[in-house]
Amino acid sequence: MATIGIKEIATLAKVSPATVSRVISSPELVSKKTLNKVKKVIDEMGYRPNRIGASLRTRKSGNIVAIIPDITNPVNAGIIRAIEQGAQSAGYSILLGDTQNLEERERHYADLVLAGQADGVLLFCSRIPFKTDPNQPLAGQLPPLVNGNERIDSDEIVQVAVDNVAAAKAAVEYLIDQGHTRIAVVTGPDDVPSSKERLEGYHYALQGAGIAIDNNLQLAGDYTAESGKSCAEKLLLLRDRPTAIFCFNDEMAIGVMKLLQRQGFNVPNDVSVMGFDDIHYADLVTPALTTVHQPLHEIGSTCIKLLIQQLKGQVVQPGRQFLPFTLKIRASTGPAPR
Amino acid sequence: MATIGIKEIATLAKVSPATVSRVISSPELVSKKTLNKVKKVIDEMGYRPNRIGASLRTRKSGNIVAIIPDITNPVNAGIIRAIEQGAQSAGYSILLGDTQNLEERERHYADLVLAGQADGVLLFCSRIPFKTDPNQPLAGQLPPLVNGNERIDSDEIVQVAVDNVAAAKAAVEYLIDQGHTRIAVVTGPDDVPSSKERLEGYHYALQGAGIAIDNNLQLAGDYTAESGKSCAEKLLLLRDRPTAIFCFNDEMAIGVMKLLQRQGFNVPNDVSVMGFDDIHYADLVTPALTTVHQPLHEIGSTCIKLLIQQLKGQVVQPGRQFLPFTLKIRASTGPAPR
DNA sequence: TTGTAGGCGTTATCAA
DNA sequence: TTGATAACGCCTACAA
Repeated sequence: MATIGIKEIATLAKVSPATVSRVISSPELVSKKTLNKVKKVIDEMGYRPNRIGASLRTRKSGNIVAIIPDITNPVNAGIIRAIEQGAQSAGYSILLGDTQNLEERERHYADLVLAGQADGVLLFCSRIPFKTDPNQPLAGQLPPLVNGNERIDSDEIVQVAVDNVAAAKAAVEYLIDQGHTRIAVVTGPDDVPSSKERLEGYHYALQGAGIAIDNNLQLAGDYTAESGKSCAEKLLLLRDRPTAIFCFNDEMAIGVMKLLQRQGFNVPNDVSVMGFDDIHYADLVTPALTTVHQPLHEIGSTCIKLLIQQLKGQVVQPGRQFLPFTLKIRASTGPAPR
Repeated sequence: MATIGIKEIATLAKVSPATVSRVISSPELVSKKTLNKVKKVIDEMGYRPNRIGASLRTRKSGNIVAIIPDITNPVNAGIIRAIEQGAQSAGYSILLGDTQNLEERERHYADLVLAGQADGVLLFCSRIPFKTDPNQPLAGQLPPLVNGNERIDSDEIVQVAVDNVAAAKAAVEYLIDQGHTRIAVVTGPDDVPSSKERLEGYHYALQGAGIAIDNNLQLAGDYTAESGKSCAEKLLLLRDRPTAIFCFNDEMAIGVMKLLQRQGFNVPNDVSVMGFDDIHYADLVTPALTTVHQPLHEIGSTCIKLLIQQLKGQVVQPGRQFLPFTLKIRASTGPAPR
């Protein structure tokens, strides 16, 4: 197909290329009459403006790169779906940067911005994948960027998430209300900021109730169901078993339940299990999982909204923005056995 | 930041812009000495070539658009992850086109190719989102394109999937082997080609075993757990209940199990339940779901491989390419009750 | 092996 | 309201 461009359209419509360009990008500057004339030719020829040409000139790609540890995680998938919607309706496209949690790949995708292939970054991990000078303020060294769902230790960055401390605290307080005092946690990996925050919340709740912290009841998993199972095994080996287990994601909670059931324990009569995230399958598992609901759609749409505001040149207040969590009480928790 | 380009580097390295360009894109054409000299300057300046400029010139964006009905579906997420890996290691980026099954959005994302923003399309739905002249052969009217996991009725298109007919047939034959004769199916929506194929497989298996087809045992769901539940309800209302239920995806199978259990039925002692897909949670549900395993990673990597071959100008044989499925026998199926 | 020069398709500036 | 013209950043004949 002989490439057809703005010039050909201009010739056919007997106007200048500039006018055709205006018809495409700022039709309000063109008279009704020429507008229609040009539009007709565009239609007849099935002409599509070449975005690359425009990008080169405007220095705007119209793309946003989303850097995500794992698209296979339902939490991330839910967020991404919302992002994609927000982006599309603002005329942006999403470049998918699934990084498998590898720093190298995070940088690779961040580089797309430096190469002009993307105008901004949505970040869902806890590292900043750009070279920065620590002596300078961060602002000015970074492209438009929003961090979602995971904490970065800087108040110069726009961040959107649930208040993990408060959420975990609320979850544990609920268990305490149910009469539990031996409450175990299965955390995420030690170096994950959001996991640290949830652990804090757990501690606050225990302290608030005057329950001593028992390090034997704190186990680190890696957010997989398998790790949930092995942590549950360790907990069952304890002389004084917990009556409730709070897992820092649903996946591990499901693993914990699986193992408990396999060993003949009844959830929740013998042991209560609580998750975090409220993924779709939390409600489909048996017993249905009590968990902390994260507003995935809202997280995603807020992230993309704040990024687009930046891309439009609006000033966005940096710092963390908390979205409301809710406790989803289902069937996997109950009163402590006596 | 004053935009730094190939010219600035050239000046600093005391070579011509052409040489800098060669250093970037075809270093084998440059002498070792100048190569190092230029590379050093590039490094020192932290220069990143602008991809848009190159794209305009080469008419290649380096992007591939993946058109997917729903990224939230674990099947799609698994495929996409493999695609992303294959794309990245070949130097391509993935533009995410989550369409919510809307034809309008499919076209929107397909348009990215026409706008030069993407070089090829990965399609995971059953519509061709391009205007084509039905009187002409398809080939030549379409950009580089691979269809995955869903059937398009044309042998001019490169397609990658599991053999749905054979897979469904194998699944039902397994149930027949277990002594079941009243085997119900919960299909996908009527207009989904892969669902039709699975239904065919079901019919073949029954015919092969001399079991009459009973239309009361064929219910259409919409691939949600909810629809699985309501189909299960209808099946329980039947005078002659099925002893096995084959669902065309795991999600519905999980819904079916949930409802059966709620009504006091034991799975698999009273009713066997079989799924399709083998999503991650199939193994985490209770009882663990027997299902047809789809090789998601292989589907994704094959799709991207075939597309990249096309993009490199290699000729790819059109037509369907089948990837091997396997039966994953777990705990939700058993012998027919007597 | 390197340099010169033109152009990819669009938009922005300026003048008409 | 429209048109002429010069970029945007890079690549690639072609010439040296």
